[in-house]
Amino acid sequence: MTDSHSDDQSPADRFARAREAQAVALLEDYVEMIGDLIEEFGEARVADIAERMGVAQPTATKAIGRLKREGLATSRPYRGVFLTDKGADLADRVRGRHRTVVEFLVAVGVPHSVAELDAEGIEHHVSDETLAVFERFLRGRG
Amino acid sequence: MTDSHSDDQSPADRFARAREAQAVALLEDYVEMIGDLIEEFGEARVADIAERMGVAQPTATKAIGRLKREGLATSRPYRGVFLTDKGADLADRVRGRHRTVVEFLVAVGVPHSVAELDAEGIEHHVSDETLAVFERFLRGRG
DNA sequence: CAATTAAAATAGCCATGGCTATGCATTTCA
DNA sequence: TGAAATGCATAGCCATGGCTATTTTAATTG
Repeated sequence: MTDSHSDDQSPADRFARAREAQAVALLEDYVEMIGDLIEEFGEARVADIAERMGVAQPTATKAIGRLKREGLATSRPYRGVFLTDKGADLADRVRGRHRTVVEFLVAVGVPHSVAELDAEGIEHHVSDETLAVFERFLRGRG
Repeated sequence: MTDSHSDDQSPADRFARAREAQAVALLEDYVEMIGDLIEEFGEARVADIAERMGVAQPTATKAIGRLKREGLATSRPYRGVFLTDKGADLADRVRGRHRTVVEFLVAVGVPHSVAELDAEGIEHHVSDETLAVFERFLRGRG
């Protein structure tokens, strides 16, 4: 057999994959942020989510609607937004990935504030395989 | 003065930046691809662009319309799509960045085919500053 | 407990980026 | 050179992800 990583993809396949990653990126960001807010304040209100995401309140409401459709969150008006088990799992994974990407960038010499900025976009396109490489790199230098 | 990289950004700012990066990502991909096709075949036809991008032909036509609006490309029906100077410059920068990201990922241990996949999304979110770090890293182990 | 305030939802707009189906124009070639 | 085939454009649909303006509903408080 050939090397398991040598299976080349057409450009079209690669673009399709990047489009797909982009489609889930926003939901991941919301889920992570809701997790953060709950951790910090014990609750995640729509207005706070909107403010942190840098969008208008109805935009956040719409996004939360999508989260609910995807089974990632629930909400009760005037009581905040909550993550389902599935949503909480996703939030954990996203947060871990975010942290790894930032730490990795810092480890190779990117200033921390720049690493935070870049990671916001990068993290959604890093495969599990690449993430594992980043982690190995970080462990390898203690 | 304080360190030039310590100016912290709010989450909202970071997300806004990532959204902006995403907005230009698609145009960058098209411009790069058109440059590739012209280099390979001497011309970039709408149908070929669509096929390589993995989208339907009218989707490519629409995107090319945006490129024209942005002053990045011109086209003559049945004669193909051409890059303006501005478009060619952008294509060069995008191609260079793509190459650097792939090479960097490979250098830290990511299998090449995975690096290609991940780079497709990552490249649009790598700042000039981070790119410079990647290049330094590559030179440092030349 | 009613009035006010604040929070969220709704309505309705826009651009982007997909799609299919269809129409038109150009090239090609019999 | 005219018919067929090809290439591209157009029309029109859908979902997403923004926005503002407005309405509804809940919480707070005089």
